[in-house]
Amino acid sequence: MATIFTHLDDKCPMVDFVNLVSGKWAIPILYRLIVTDDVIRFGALQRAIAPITQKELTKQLRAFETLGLVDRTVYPEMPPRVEYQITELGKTLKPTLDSLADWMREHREQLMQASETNSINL
Amino acid sequence: MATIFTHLDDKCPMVDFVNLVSGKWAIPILYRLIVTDDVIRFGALQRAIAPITQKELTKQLRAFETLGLVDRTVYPEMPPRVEYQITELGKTLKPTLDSLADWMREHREQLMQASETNSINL
DNA sequence: CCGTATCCTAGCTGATACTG
DNA sequence: CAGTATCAGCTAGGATACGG
Repeated sequence: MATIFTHLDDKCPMVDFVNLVSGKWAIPILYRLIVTDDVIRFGALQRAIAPITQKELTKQLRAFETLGLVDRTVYPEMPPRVEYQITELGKTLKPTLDSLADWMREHREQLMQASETNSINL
Repeated sequence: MATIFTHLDDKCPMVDFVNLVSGKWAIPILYRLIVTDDVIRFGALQRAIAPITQKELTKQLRAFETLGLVDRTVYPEMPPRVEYQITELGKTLKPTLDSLADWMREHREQLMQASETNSINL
């Protein structure tokens, strides 16, 4: 999960961000939990953020729980049920992530065309 | 640089985002170029986003150039000079990244305390 | 100064099996 | 169902050295 604290004392908030909220799937997971704005079960979350692996989703959710961004509730039933929910702290990211989602929706086509015509790797 | 197009046809804009704008240093680099709002040389950029490696910065800048987010100008001098600048398209990310930077500045202490008391890996 | 090449480590994925 | 565990393989990232 990285969360490396070396160089966390620098002046760039974005460097702090990528050190604390690290991982390829971090932003999609937080965004999905924020949009849901309610409890959501592990399986439903994984399907919503496909194609994330079970292992990776578990790891990220544990990290967010540690950071106080996500609540985790285990129901000792059979079969087990585990529900996740964004915390109040996590919800403070909503305007930012909404903005990012809007940007992506607006520029998705242009960006994809650019990367295809300039032929990046596939 | 990843830029994987598999599953780019799903409904989550954030999954699109992490597939197009991928890499640990992507956001810090774009933010720095946006804040600078002027040409900036490779070396100055690297120092501003420390501790990014030269290799990683080069790779990311090439990807952003391909996406049309960054302009690159080479001056065939000796020693060489290469200047980078955010494009108009790239500048459309400014409100979003400003918001993210503000969020990080506001919650940095709380997040770092949480990760220390709950003792994550180092 | 800027970029590339090399080698190495860390992170992510896929598949599968197994538990409470 | 929601994990944990394993093994394998791939990709991303870091450290270092070197060349134009």
